[in-house]
Amino acid sequence: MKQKLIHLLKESLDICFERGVLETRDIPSIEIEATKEEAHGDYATNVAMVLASLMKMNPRKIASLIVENILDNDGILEKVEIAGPGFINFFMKDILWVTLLEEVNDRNDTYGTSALGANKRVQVEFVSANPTGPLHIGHARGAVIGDVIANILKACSFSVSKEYYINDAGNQMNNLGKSVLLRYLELLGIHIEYPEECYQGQYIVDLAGEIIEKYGTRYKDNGSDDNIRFFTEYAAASILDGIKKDLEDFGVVFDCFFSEKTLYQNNGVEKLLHELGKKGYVYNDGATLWFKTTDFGDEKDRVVVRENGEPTYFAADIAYHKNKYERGFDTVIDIWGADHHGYVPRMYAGIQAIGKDKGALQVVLVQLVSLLRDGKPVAMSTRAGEFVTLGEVVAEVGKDASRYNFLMRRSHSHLDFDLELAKKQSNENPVYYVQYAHARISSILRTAQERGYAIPEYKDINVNLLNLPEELALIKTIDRFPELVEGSAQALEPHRITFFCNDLASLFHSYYNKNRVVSDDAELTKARLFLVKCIGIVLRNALRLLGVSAPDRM
RNA sequence: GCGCCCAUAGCUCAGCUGGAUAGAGUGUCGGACUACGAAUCCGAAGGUCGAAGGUUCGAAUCCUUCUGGGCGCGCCA
Repeated sequence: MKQKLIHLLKESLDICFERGVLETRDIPSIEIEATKEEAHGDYATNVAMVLASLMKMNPRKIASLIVENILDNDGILEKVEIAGPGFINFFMKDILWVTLLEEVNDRNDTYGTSALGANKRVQVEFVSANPTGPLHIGHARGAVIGDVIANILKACSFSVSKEYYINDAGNQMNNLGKSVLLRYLELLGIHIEYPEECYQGQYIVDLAGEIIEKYGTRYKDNGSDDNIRFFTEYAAASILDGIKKDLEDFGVVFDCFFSEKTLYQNNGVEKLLHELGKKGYVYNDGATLWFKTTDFGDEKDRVVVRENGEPTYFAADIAYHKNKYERGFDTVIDIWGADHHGYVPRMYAGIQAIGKDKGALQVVLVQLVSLLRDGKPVAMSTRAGEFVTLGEVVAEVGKDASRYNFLMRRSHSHLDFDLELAKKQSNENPVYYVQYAHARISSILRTAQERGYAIPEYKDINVNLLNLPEELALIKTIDRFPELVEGSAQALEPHRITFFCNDLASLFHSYYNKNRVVSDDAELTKARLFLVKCIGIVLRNALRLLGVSAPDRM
């Protein structure tokens, strides 16, 4: 619809230039937007005002010149008005909107998808928590946002891979192994001091118990490095399995789990340091190797090799990103907790140093979550190992409600997650509002069939019967959906889909309460059934993007 | 001290990359089920968009300063 208007507008501008009534050759990028107010028509453009400042002419004068030269050969316009300081308002013929439903129905599950991404290869990396303990509520938000961003990009024809980076190298892994070993010895009745810096959670004790069950007491007398390595590997593998399971129950499935260890095994870090050296981006200070991230706008340089000769996490992370690009991704999207925001400039420095454009990396920062129960904060301490895990939240609240709750805010605004509120199956919980709309539509279609109506196709209906203002409002909202998905993909903002779901559900509920779909008037019933069916399609497609189910009954 | 994020109705938040008279939900008050699902709907009330300047035809949106809150500022990850 919008494209048709842009075409008309361009034609008119061309004619104006040719006739010499407008002088400027620099045609500003034509922007047409859907209006908020009905009185302003369906679409409006500001080109006249933009041209006015360029050419120093009266904007309303320009607007009228443009309007005079519009050639509406297909007759899609009801009327065109000039309003306010120089807006051109377009009123489309109502019937045009209704005919758009044919496409919705035909495309069904694929309505809302587009070719925007042109199969460009994108990787979305998210969660990436250390396998040193179960995921908690803080990870959950990043998990859903990453998952839904991936869904949205896929819908826009990006070729998307979802990846989890396993930080399984470094001393926190040693610490994990040591923790489990100590608990193991403790369970075997050996008196030990359990240090503060070891992992405190009950899950460490459980793991130790598991090892006793499977392997008995054979590690009792030997505190060698090999021993610790065994405990580390056992614990990490087991914890990672738990993480995968919790994510799966949450509806989050990854295409790839990438191990930091393999970077070292394949000399990725070494090669990277060599490359940085060759390009002159590093310098020595004693045994320490510094990377000149300030060359790329960072506030200070960063260490990549420690005094003890070991590379830093940052060095590995650059090597990891280099590896991503070597695997052929055009764009890499990292989803991080907002507490890592200070890390952003140095990561951009990293990818630029390996020759990538800044645009090849996009970092989405997700603000932290406060967990509440009945409005009161739930005490959590990672250090003491006391926290509500993702698995517990999903078990208590359910997948759909918890996902939806995480998607109701812009990712960079704080989020309160109230367990009791999220659990409530009432109007206080927006997820059910939307799902109820879908269930209600299914119910209407069932009722219609019981009364002998077939589910109509576009050819079965008289489009002129869908002429109520609320019907047109519904249809216009449905029509907006594909652009909404595209905008959401470009801005990496999944919450827009959530708000759309609420809007559409609201329009539908209102329509339903005011008007009867299934009646004795066969023609009218068919037309309305068709509309309702289309609403169902769009709700379903939108919810699918969010990874939330669209139930036929509740 | 420096950097990033946030500040919009009593509360929780949107505001589509600068558009016209700033919108939802929730809460409060008042209404709607003998018809397709009341987990729904309709109506009322509710605002100096944190403050002050600036940019322009036009600012909640962009720039500067200030106030208040969150998070960072490791040779941790």
